[in-house]
Amino acid sequence: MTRPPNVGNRRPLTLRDVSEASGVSEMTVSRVLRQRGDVSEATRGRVLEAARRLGYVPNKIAGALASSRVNLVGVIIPSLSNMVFPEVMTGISERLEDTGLQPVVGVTNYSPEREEKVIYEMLSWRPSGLILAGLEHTDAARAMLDQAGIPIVEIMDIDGPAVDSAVGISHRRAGRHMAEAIIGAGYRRIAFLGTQMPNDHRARKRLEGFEAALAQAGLALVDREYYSGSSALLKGREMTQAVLTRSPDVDFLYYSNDMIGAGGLLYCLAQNIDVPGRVGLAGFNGVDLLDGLPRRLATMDACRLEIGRRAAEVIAGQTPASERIELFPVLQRGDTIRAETGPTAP
Amino acid sequence: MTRPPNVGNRRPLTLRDVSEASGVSEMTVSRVLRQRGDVSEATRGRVLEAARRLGYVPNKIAGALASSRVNLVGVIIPSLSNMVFPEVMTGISERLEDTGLQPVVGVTNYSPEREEKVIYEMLSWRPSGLILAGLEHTDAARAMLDQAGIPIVEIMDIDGPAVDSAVGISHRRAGRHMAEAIIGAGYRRIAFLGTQMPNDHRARKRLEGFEAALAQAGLALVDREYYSGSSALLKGREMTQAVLTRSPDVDFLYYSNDMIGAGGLLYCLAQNIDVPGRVGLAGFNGVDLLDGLPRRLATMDACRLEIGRRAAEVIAGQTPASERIELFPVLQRGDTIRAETGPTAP
DNA sequence: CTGAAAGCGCTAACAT
DNA sequence: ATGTTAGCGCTTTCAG
Repeated sequence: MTRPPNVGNRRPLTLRDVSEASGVSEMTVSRVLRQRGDVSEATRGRVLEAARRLGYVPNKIAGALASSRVNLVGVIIPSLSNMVFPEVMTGISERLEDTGLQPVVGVTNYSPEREEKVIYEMLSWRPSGLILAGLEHTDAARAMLDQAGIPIVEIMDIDGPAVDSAVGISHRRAGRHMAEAIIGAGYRRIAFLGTQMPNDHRARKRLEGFEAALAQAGLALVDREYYSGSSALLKGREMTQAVLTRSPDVDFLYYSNDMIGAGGLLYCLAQNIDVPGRVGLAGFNGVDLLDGLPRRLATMDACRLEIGRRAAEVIAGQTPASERIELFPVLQRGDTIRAETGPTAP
Repeated sequence: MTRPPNVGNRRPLTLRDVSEASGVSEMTVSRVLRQRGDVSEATRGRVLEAARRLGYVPNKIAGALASSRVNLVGVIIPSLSNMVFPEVMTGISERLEDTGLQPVVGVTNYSPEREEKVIYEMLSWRPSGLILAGLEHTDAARAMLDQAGIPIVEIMDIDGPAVDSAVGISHRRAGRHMAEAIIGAGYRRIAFLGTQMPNDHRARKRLEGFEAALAQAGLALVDREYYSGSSALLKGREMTQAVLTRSPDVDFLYYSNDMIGAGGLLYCLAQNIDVPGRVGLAGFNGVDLLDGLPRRLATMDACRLEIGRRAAEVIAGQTPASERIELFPVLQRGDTIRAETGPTAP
């Protein structure tokens, strides 16, 4: 109802207030609070006591301006509701923990324009480094990154030129490997089910690699189904039903992510469809969720945790910058691809 | 390998650089860039051209210090890998979109000490407001919040005193309602399955409300099972198996969240256990995921999106501050609670 | 409509 | 071990 006592014209406390309350110069107070330089135990005690009693919280705005040092690392990702980026964040936070650096997240919703804006906003705070998902950016964004004068790490993907450093996997190769495993298991009539996201370049590259491998084996996708919107598990069910109805002869369903793949798996099990005999399934990401399913979906780990860690190490200077760091996802066959047949397919 | 051209001793551009490049005073450049005050079209054009050509990005550190205005809103939450907070974030971002305010996320991992630290860090950037999950904080944290002089909104929970504003639901009441529905449906031997998290106060309050309602009906929980760690879906399966094995006469499983509830549901279906006849199930949160399950788990929507929106509105000043805003979750019976029996139970 | 001066709260670099 | 001085890059305020 009425404004509480804490919101009003009470001036925020400054170093000067602590200085006066403790009878020590601002400079010494600053030293104590930053644990820099030598200060006698006596004064240190008086200063800390005064600061705590007053409830002083340093003003990092002023500190950053004076020292041209900002302990912030910008992290720009497409989405949080994705199950993949939270894990990347975990890796980043983990490695930044002891460096004094703090991650600050920005979300682009897979929009290049929005990404450009977020980059601009981030850079205007003069962070110590920037981590961003993907290699594709607007020209203006790339120009800003070039100018920034701080370490830039592009993560998740390494299929393409990087502005500075890159840490990720080759999604083209990931798609190719999955296709080879599928073909090797004897599947021939393969359908793709994925997101309708023109700006999800990683999913696009996986599909490109996948189709390239199919072509090499003289095959082509026999059907495709796209979705947009959320509730991926449900979409997975619906799409799977649609594909299996429309193309009853399909023998493999390749999903662009594990969530829709899990939905498809649940659908097949409910319909008593023989998996992996009658139809095989595979997703991508290696999410935790799959562990709880009645059967384990074939997938590939996207190395999310490791990507976050390595990116953070580059920013923290524990790893040389301006390198391309490639990680290699492991194919987990799960229970939804049947055993490898011999080199000669049926 | 070698440091790229962008990382080195190239001095970041300042207003002065733009001023010199455009032949206009710094002050006028500042006016143009902030779209404040009247500037002739001619000079405006020259300034913008110069700024763009140089690739100037304003320094918000300096701007914020000079104006004592920071367009940041701190958002402090326990976890991102939770499926609930990303949606709260969405609600916040959505409402902040047109206000010029930007959310900055901090994660506490359900640790009060970590929360205290994150609050301190956040406040040291002098944000325009703070949104934080829960009403429980350390004394030091509460003192800082009291002192901050900015709007504070505690979200998710309203069962307790707030520092300033609060937006959320009553978890006690949510637990009570679920218990009443379960008892009303004739279930009597009820078990609880939840997380081992002493600092998840919302889950605790739900259970308190739940048990209170049981007690009122002369009942008590017949079994409990706790887990910690991730992979909630798998844990849900395992815990459910454990409980049903240990207490074969249990007729209802109340889960502290939907993820483990979904795991339990999948387990029951796989075991051909009659749901909701032999055993009923219920979770909490109303997550999207449930839509894709073979059967709909009973749950309660936690109003996550709406909580985010309303909290943002308070910070943006579109809603009076220092109010307690209670939202009311809807009980969704799904397919895992059998139909209500009459007022007289069997 | 444009400019000059002062200073935001802190820290680097020197004193002492 | 402690204090002094001069900014950091911008915006506020006041003059033209």
